[in-house]
Amino acid sequence: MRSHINSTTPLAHEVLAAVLQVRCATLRVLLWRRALDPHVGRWSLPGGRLRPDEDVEQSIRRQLAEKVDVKQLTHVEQLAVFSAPYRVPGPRVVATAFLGLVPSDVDPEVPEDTAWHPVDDLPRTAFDHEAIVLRARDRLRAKLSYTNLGFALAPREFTVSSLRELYSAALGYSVSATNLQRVLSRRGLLVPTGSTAPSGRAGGRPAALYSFAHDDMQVTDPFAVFKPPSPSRAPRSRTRGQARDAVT
Amino acid sequence: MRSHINSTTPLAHEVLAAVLQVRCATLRVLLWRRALDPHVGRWSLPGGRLRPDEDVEQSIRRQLAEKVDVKQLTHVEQLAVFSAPYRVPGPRVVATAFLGLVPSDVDPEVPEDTAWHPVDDLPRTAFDHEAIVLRARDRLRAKLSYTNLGFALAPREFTVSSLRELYSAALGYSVSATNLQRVLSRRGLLVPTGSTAPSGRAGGRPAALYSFAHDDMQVTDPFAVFKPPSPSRAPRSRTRGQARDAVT
DNA sequence: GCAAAAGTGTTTTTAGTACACCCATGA
DNA sequence: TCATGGGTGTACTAAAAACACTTTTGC
Repeated sequence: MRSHINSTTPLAHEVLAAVLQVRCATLRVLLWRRALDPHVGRWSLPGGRLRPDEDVEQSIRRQLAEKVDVKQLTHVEQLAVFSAPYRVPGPRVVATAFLGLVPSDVDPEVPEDTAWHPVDDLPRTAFDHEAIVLRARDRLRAKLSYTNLGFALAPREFTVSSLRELYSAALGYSVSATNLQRVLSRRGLLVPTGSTAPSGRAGGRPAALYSFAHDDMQVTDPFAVFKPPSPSRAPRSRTRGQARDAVT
Repeated sequence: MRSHINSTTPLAHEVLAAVLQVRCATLRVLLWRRALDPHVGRWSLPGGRLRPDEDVEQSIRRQLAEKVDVKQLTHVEQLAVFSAPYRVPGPRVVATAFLGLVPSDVDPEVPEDTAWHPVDDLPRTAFDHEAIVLRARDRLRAKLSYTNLGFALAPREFTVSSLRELYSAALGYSVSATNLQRVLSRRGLLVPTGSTAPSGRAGGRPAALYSFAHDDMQVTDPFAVFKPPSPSRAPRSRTRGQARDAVT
């Protein structure tokens, strides 16, 4: 009997989210400019106190919806607990950090004192929030490779070349449209919608529109190096793709 | 200003660890048999309250060392926060769960009321501890594929066939010694010690002893599907390649 | 010499990369 | 008809799975 005792040192628990979106061909994170004392003027992640009746995921979703009008979150996942005793001034607060993703075509209405900052060029951040942002960025980058997580960054319908821009921005280096299409198609992630986008000002063949086959995260590349004997020729079973979270 | 306020609902924070080890060719987890009331007789994970002066990782290491004499932990990593409001009876307790690994050749002295249970055949567990164990198991299985995490399960020196048994037990299906050796060697993880193990009762060629090249976890298979252009190849062809600089 | 276990060589399969070439459109 | 993207065909390469074969021991 340890896990239910409640006694000595009560402590606060907060939830924080690094909400990422690709805007202006750059992977960005939503940050608040702090107006009050500890670390005034620095930038911090949205979030807040965990309430008694909610778990951490409900909490971060509520707080994002309430305070930031980010209702179009297409993906939310836990990153890690940040618990250094003096990570914030004053009484101790343990934080559960989340990664949140928003498709590139929405422009959520956010309060005055917030802004989208490039994750690779952060302003002065408060507390340990920079570490959280970088963790979120790294997690996203890893998962873009072996899951279908692109769906969470892309509009519902898109062209391969616009998807290429999203992936390039998110990953931080340019990706070939040809191979992107090939890989995602082979994995069965891209569904042609049948329609096409108008060709640009300078002409050019109109691009076909696609959408993602699923809108929840799935591991698409189980990449199991030591995999069970292959059932001769059967297609890869999805069942044993284990999530590679925490690539730390 | 959100992250430093301390007010209304103080709540307790505990740390829990699923400590895994391969014993008797089976992946097992160390569990306590509860002697006291909530969930008496059920099996639960070692751990306990987070103290004011330590972060969660220090805390779980301290508690494992103190209570369970598991000092030979070769790897510890965070799994996730478990925070359902009523996950334990009584006042609310949020838990940070860890994965811990112990090499197969040590037999830590553990208290009377603990035992190593197969992760694939758990007894009746307390609270949400089963979910934590399964999460730990899945994380280990995933990481065995794309990291050098095998080092944490194996003795300092080992033969390939004993390593094969460890991997097979941990993964839950049998792994070929041939290919295991090949893959780990190619990745530069296996270092021959030069010596050999005595051959068994029935004869047979004596097995060479190996050790792992590193004793901290490293990602060995970056598996980046969309990777930056490989440096080994010729620079971009002039004609069609401009697309590449679009995103800088 | 023979069985047993270890280890290597060689082939096949799979997945991704590189790059040339063809296609559809606007001016 | 031609410049401008979009899309496909095909060869190349890397990595791992499968399996045959050789090596080294005890009896």
